[in-house]
Amino acid sequence: MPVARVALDVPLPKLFDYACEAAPPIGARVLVPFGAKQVVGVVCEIARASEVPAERLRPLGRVLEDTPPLPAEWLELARFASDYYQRPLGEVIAGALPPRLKRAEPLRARAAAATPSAETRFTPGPALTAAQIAAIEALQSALGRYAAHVLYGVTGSGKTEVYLHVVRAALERGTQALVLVPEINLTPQLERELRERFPGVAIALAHSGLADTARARAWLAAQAGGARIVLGTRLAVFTPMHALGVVIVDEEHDASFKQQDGVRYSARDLAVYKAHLARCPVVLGSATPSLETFANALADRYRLLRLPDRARAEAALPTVRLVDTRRDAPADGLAPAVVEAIGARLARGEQSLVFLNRRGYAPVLACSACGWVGDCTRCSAHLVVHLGERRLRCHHCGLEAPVPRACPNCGNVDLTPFGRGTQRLEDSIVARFRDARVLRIDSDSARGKGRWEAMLRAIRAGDVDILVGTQILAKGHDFPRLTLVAVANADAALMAADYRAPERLFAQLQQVAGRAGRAELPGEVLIQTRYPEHPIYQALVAGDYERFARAQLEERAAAGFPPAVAEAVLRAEARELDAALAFLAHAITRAPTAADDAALFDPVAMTMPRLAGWERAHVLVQSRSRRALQNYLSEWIETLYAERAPRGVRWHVDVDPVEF
DNA sequence: AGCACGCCGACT
DNA sequence: GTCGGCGTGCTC
Repeated sequence: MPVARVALDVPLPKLFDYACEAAPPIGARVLVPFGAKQVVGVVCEIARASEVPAERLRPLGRVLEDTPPLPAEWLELARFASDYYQRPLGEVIAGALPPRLKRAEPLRARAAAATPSAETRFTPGPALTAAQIAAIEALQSALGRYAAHVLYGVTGSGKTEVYLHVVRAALERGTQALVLVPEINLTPQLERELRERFPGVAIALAHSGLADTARARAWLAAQAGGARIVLGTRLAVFTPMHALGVVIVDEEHDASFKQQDGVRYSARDLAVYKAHLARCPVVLGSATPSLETFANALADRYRLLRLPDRARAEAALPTVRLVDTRRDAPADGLAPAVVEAIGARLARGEQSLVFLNRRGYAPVLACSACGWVGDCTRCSAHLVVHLGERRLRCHHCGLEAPVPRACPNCGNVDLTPFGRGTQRLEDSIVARFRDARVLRIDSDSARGKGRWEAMLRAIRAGDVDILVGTQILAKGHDFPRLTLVAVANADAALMAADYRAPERLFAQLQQVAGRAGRAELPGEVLIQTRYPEHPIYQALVAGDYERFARAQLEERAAAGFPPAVAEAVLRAEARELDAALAFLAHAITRAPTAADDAALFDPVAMTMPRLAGWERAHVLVQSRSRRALQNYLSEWIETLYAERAPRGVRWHVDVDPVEF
C-alpha cells in the first residue's frame, strides 16, 4: 500500500506519512486526521513504505479535488524556501497557500470567464528612448531561459515602460508574466496601466487586501493559465503559474519584500529562484538597487541594464540643494529657504511636497514637570500623539489610549508634545500659507476605501498646492505639476546604529527627490540638515548612486557586513528578556563546533527589545559562504528542534535579517 | 503550535 | 470531593 508523505502546518521539520489505497497526485491538497483533528495538508512525496510502524499509520482522509494538484515547480520553490530560510516545509506551504485553500470546504467553481483571446493586444505607449530600446532588446533576447537583470533606471526614466514591453513579449510567446511591487498601494495604478495597455488580457491580483475567495480564485486562474499576468505584493511570488515567461520585481531594493514574521522570506530573492526554476528572465528594477543586487551586477551574476536619463527629453533630473539648518534655523520645522521656495511655487501655481517620514502629530508626549513620557506598555517605544482623534498610538503594535488630560504620574495638566509628525507639520504649513490648499498624505489620511486614489486624482488635477506626506508618496507616482520636494527631517535616520541605515536613507531620499520635475517644469529638491558635509548628502547632491553604492560596498566588506558575508540570526522571544537570553546562551552550547567557516556572536537584546509584549534577543551567525551558513544552521537547529524550548520561550531563525 | 494526559491546590 | 494550573509528551 502506498504511503503519502504530507506537509502539515506544524513547527516540526518533517512530513507526515499516511496510508492510502491508491497514491494521490503529488501536490494534491488532502484532508488528513492529525491528532484529534482533521487538517488540510499537501502531498509532497509518495513512498512505497514508511519508517513509521504500520500500526501508527493512519489512513489518508480524502483528496480535495476542488483544485488541481500544485505543480512540481511550485513545490520545488516551497522546498527551496524551506531549506534556505530554515523552516519546516509544512509551515512554508501553509504560509504560501491562500487562506481559503487551507480549508477543506470545496471552493465553488465559478462560471468560466470569457475565454481570453489567443492574440495579445498591446496599446502603444510613448516613444521609447535609446536606453529603453536597448534594455527591452536585451530582455527580449533572454526570454526562454533563466537570466537575471538589474534595470537600474533613474527616477522618471521609464522603467515601467520597459516592463510593459517585456510583458508583451512574454505574452506573445504564450507565456505568463509575474509582476511584484513592494506595497499594496502601488497595485491599483499598475493594474490600471496593465489593463489599458493589454486590453482583454486576464490579470490576476495577489495581495493581502483581497477577500479570501477572490484571492483563491486569482491563484487558481494563474495556475490554470487563464490569467496571463499576475500582479501583487511579496506574497504573489508563491502564486503557481502555468507557463511563467518573465518575472519583474519593481523597486527591488524595498525592504517590504522581506517578510518580517512567520516564514521570513525575501520575495525578491525567491523571485530570482522562481525564474530560475521556470527558465525565464527576471528583472529587478530600481533607481537605487539594493547593495546585494548591485554587488551581484558588479560580479556579473546579474546583467546590469542602465536607464541613465529621464524618458521625457524635456524633463531633467531635479537639482538637489542642502539647507544647513545650523545657519538657516527652521521655524515650525521649515527653514527660511524652504519657506521661500514653497512661496515661489505658490506664486507660479506649481506644487510642493514637504516630506517627513513620521506620521502623527508628535512622536512623544511628555510631562514637563516630572519627566513622565507616554510609552507603549507592550513595546520599547514611545506612543505617538494623534491630536485629531485625541489618541496616543503605538506605531509598532497598534496599542491605543486616549491622550491623558493630566500627567498620570504627577497630575500636572501641562503635557507637552515633543517633536514633529506630519499632522503637526501640516498645521503649521496651513497657518503659514493661509491661501494655499494643503493636503496631508500618510497611511492615516489615506486609510479607507478609495481615499488614496481620490487623493492622487486631486493632486494630478491640480487641486492641491502643498503636499505634506510620508514615504507613501515617494514611490512610483507621477505628479506633473510638482516641482519642489523639501525634506524636513532627514538627519533622524543618520543616527540609526544600523549598517543598512545609509543605504536606506539614500534610497528613500533619492526616491522622494525623484517626484520633482518629472514633466516639462524643472524640479528642485531641498534637504534640511545639520550635517551638509555628510557623504550621503554629498552623494545625493552629486546624484551619483553608483559611486555611493561602491563606497558602501567597500565599507561593508571592510567591516565584514553583507553582502561580503552571509548572515542569519537565531532569535528568541519571551515575556522576560532574561528568559530569551538564557535560551540563547543554552542554544549556543548546542551549536556545531569545529566550524571555521561560520562565526557565532554573543546573544544580545534587539535594538528594539520589546515588541507587542515579547522581549526579543538574538545570536548573529556570519559566514563567508551562504552554503556553509545554510549547512551550519540546519545542523544547529536540528538539535534545537529535538529539544523542547522552555515554556514561554519561542525561537526562530531569520536568514538575511534586516532587523537587528 | 495545539492538544491530550497527568498530578497537585482552592473552591462550586 | 472536583475544577484547573501548567509540565510533559505526541502528532504519521
